[in-house]
This record gives sequence, structure tokens and C-alpha cells, in this order.
Amino acid sequence: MDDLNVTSDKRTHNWLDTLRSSGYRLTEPRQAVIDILAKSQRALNATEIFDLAREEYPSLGLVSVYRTLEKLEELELIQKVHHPDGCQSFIAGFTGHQHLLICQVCGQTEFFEGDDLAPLIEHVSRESGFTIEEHWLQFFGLCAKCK
Amino acid sequence: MDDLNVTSDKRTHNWLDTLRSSGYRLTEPRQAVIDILAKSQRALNATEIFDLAREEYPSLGLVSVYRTLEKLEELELIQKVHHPDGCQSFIAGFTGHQHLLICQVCGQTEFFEGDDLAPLIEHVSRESGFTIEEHWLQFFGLCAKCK
DNA sequence: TTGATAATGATAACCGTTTTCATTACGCGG
DNA sequence: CCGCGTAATGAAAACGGTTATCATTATCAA
Repeated sequence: MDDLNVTSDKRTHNWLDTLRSSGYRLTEPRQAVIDILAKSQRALNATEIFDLAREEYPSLGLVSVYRTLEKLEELELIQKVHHPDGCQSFIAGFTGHQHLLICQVCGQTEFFEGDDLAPLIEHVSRESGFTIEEHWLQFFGLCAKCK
Repeated sequence: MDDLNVTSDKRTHNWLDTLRSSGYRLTEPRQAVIDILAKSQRALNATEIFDLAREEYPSLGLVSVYRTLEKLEELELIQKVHHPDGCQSFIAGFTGHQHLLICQVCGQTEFFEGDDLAPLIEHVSRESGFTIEEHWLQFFGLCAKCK
């Protein structure tokens, strides 16, 4: 638990730095949103972030959540998570786009490498005549705790 | 072009049969929506289907488009397509869930097999402790015509 | 052909997101 | 450390896509 907190504190710090060096101000509403996202193990939508962040910073407005999400996504600090029940949730990304493994019960999300995809991409590309430039890969299942 | 039409006519016929045998009535609004989807090579959203179908069947209501999409999806005749710019488009599926290859310029969509995924799933599963039950895979790129 | 009822289209309601705008507070320059 | 320009904020209203309501229509089994 301590490890997680250290990690999320570091992440919060890095995000604030990135915001500053991109010319954005460090405001309390932004920090409130960032605190929540930096330590979440699952994807959250605007309303969920709003509710959680308000516990610490009650004057937060929902609009600021939307605006902060916009900027964090633009800076590639978070990424949108597509899910059968909606596609408006966000999760912290370590290094830009990554592949996700999502627990269908608790929502806990992990990242994984998908290098093994190269041959498949090669094969599909040759077969279809397409030039493949991007790919999305997500796995859904049950995490160790939920099964 | 003739081949495409024959195929889409067959598909239309199959869909209408499936609707009937599931206890749904065969109505003109439904046929109008199905005609459009059965022959489209790219994913369409409700408004696009509405506009296209109205060219042939002008009294069609938008609500019927939504209701028909609901039923076709439930019967697994169409599937939702997730895209960076929205996740409310649908395309005809051949056999339930399949992997998609989408042209970023014209939207033309093809299906491909992803059997090569098995080893990756196995590996991620062992590493993470998850039981993996479902996966999503999509490729984006440029089709032969658009590149 | 008839009748029960599934399905329709028009309208209004709904809800998540965006826009507007007067007010606040961040952070640079002095 | 203070004051000022302006980015950022929160409240409220607007917006747009989807869903619910309801009187009317049309499908299809008997």
C-alpha cells in the first residue's frame, strides 16, 4: 500500500510538472482531479472523478473535471478506456498508448506488452492491402481477487 | 458490384428470417434500416442510417432506427464499432464478434482472424493472474484505395 | 377478413457534455 | 512580498444525441 502511494505521489508530481512546463497553471481543482486519477487502479469517468475529488475538495465544479481531463489527455498522461458499457472513462497511462487488461467485476486494470502482435499485423497487412498504422488491443476477464 | 449486391441481398434475407424466427414482425421501417446496413462496407451511426434509409423510405422515424439497431445487436447480426471519434456506429458482422481493420480515411472495414493471439493471451494470463475471457482487437490504417 | 397487439412516428423528457460569463486566484514582474 | 494581467474557475444555461411516452397504424395468426 505504501508502495502504491509513493508511486502515485510521484506520478502526481510528474503530472503537475508536465502541466507547468506546458504553460498551464497549477490550480487546486486540477490537483484534486489529478490526485484521484493518479492513484486509481481502474478507469473513472467524469462523474466518478467529480464525486471522489469532492470528498477532498468540495468546491470543485464538474466542468473543471471535464476541462482537466481534456488537458491530461492532450498531454497523453491519461488515456480513454473503451468498454462494452461506455467509452468515457480514463485511466493513467505510463507511456502513452498501452494495451489494457480489465477485470469485468471490479474494473481493476493492468497494462501489458503486445509485441507478439507484429507477425499478425504483418500477415493481415499483406492479405488486405492495408497499411496498418495503429492498433487497439484489450483483454477482459477476472482478476486474481475476483475469480 | 453484382457480387456485392447478391451478397447483401442474401444477408438482408437472412436477417429478416432471423427476426421472424425470433418473434419479431417484418415491417417496412425495419427493412429500410436493414437494407442500408446489409450493404454498407463501413460502420454507420443512427443518424447516417436514418438519412440513407429515408432516401428509399421517407416516412421512416429516427426512433425506429434506434429500436431496430437494438434488436439487430441483440441478435448479433450487427456489432458496435469503437473508433477514436465515437463508439456509436454499427457494422454487419458475419459471425458474431470479429476483429476489424478500419481505413482511417474512407472508413471501409474488413474482418480478419486473430488466432495468432492465443499465445499472447496465454502469456498475459500467466503473468497477471487474470482469467482472460474476452478480447478486443482492432487495426487502423489506410486501405488499398486510400493510400 | 378480423382482431389482438407489436411496432410506429411525433413529441417531450432525459442526461451527459459544452458553452457562456462574471468572478476568482495563479504566478510573473517589480 | 505585493499587485496586476489573465488563465482558470463554478454556476447556470444551452446543446445534442438517446430514450420514454402515447395515440395511431399495420402485421400476421386464427
